[in-house]
Amino acid sequence: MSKTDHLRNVPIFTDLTDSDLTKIASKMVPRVYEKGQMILLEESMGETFFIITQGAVKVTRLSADGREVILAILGESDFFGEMSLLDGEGRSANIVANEDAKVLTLSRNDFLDCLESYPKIAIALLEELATRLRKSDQQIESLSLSDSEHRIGIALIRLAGELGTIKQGHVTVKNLPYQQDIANMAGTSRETVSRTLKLLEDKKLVRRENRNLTIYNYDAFRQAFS
Amino acid sequence: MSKTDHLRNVPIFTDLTDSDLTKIASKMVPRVYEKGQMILLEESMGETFFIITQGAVKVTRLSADGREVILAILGESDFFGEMSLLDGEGRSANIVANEDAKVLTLSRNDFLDCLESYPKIAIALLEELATRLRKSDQQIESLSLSDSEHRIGIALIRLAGELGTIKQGHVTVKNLPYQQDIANMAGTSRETVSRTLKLLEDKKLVRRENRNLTIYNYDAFRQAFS
DNA sequence: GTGATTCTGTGACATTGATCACAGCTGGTT
DNA sequence: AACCAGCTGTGATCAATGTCACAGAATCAC
Repeated sequence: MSKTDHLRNVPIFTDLTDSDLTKIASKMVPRVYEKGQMILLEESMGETFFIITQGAVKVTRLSADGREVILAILGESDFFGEMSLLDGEGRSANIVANEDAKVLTLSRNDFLDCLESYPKIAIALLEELATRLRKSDQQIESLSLSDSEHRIGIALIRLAGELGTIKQGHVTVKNLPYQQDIANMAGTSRETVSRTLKLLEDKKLVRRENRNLTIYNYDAFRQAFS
Repeated sequence: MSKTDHLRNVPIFTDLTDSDLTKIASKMVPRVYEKGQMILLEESMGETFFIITQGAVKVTRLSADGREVILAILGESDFFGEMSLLDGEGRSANIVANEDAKVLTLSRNDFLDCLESYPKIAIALLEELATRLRKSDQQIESLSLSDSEHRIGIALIRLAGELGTIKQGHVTVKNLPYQQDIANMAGTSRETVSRTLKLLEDKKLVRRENRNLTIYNYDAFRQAFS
C-alpha cells in the first residue's frame, strides 16, 4: 500500500487532490514502534505531527504519584502531536505504543505550512478538534455522574469505536487492552473492571473469548450506557 | 465602549487589522440575557457564534435523570457556539446565563466566511480549541484520580482563572457561584463543597466574605492542587 | 419590616468501590 | 514439558463520600 492510500483515510486530508496529497506525502517520514515503547513524553516541546498507519497507541497523563489516566486510544488513520504545534505549549500527554505501530511523521514547519497553504486542512482540523472536544465533554460527564459499571461500559464503547469491527450489529474488539488499561480509561480500579466484565457477560451484553470482546447489539449497548 | 474594543480582547481576533475588525463588527448583532436565562439548548442545531462582552455563562450537560455537569464557566471576551458550526453536529451542551450577560452574535455564514477569508482567525481558533482540549484533559485527569478536596480546589482554580482578579498574588472571585454549581463543576455533592470550603478556610488557603472568595497565594494554591 | 424562597451548614447513616491479599490462568521461553 | 512473568478472578475490609434530614442565614419581593 502506498503512502497516499493511508493518507486518504485521514480525516483532515480527505478533501485534498491527489497531487496535493502526493506533495505532502513526500515530506512525511515513516517510523516504527514496538508495543510498550514511549513515543512522546509529557512536558517536552512538540516538534512533530504523527499519523498512525498501523497499530494503536494510548494517550495518557501521569499523576505525581505515578497513576495513569488514559485519555484516548488511537488507531489507524488517527493522528496526534498537533496540540503543542498549535498552541506552542509543551506536550500535555504521553503517547505509548499499545501494539506494534507504524506512523508517518511531519515536521513542525511542514505541518504549519500545510495549514497556511491548504485552508481546507485547517478547517478539517478544526472539525476534528471540535469532535474530540465533544468526546472529552462526554467523558467528563460520565466521570462526574456515572457509577463504575456505566463508566466501564462507556470505556468499552470508546474502544469499540476506535479498535472494533462491526458485523451484523455486534462489534468485536480484537486484542482487548488489559483490564488495567480499561480501568485507567474509566477512572476505576483493575479489580472493579474484572468484576464488571463478568457482570456484563452474565447479563449477556458482551462475550469474551481469548483476548477478544464482542458487544452484542452495539446500538442497544450504546443506548444503555450513554 | 465601541464594539471593536470588545472584539480586540477576543483571542481569535487579536491579530486582525482595525479595518478588518470593523468589517466583522458590522455584521455582529448584540443580545442581552438575564441571569438564569437559557441561551443555547442541547441537541438543537447551531446557527450562531457568540462572544461575551459582559457577564458570565455556564456550559452544562444534563444527564437523563436531570443532574447537571458544568463543563466550563465562561466570562468576558470568551466565545461559544463554534463547535456545532464547525462539525455540523447538534449542540453538545447547554449554555445558561450565570449572571446578567451581554453578547455579540455572528451568523453561521458570516462566521464560516470569516474562517475562509482570514486564515489567521482559523489558526487562532485552532489554538483556542487546543487550549480547551488541554483543559478538558486536565479535568478528566482530576476526575479520574483526585479526591473531592482536590477536585474542588481545581474547580476554584478554574473559577479564579475565568472570573477572578489578581492582586498582590491573591485572587478574588467576586460573586462566587452557588455551592451547587461548584459541586457540578467538581463532580461532587453540594454538601461536600460546603464542608470542603470550610476546610480550606480553616487551613487559611482561602477566605470568604459575602459572596466573594479570595484565594491566598494563588501560585502556591495551584501548585498544591494541580 | 415581614414573609417566602433559596442557599448554606452539619449530623447521621448507607453504600460504593478502592485496596489488600492471594490463588488461578495464560502465554511466552528455554 | 517446565518455568516464569504478567494478567485475571475473587473474598474481606474499610474509608470516602453521597444521600437524607433539618436548622440556620441570606436574599428577595412586596
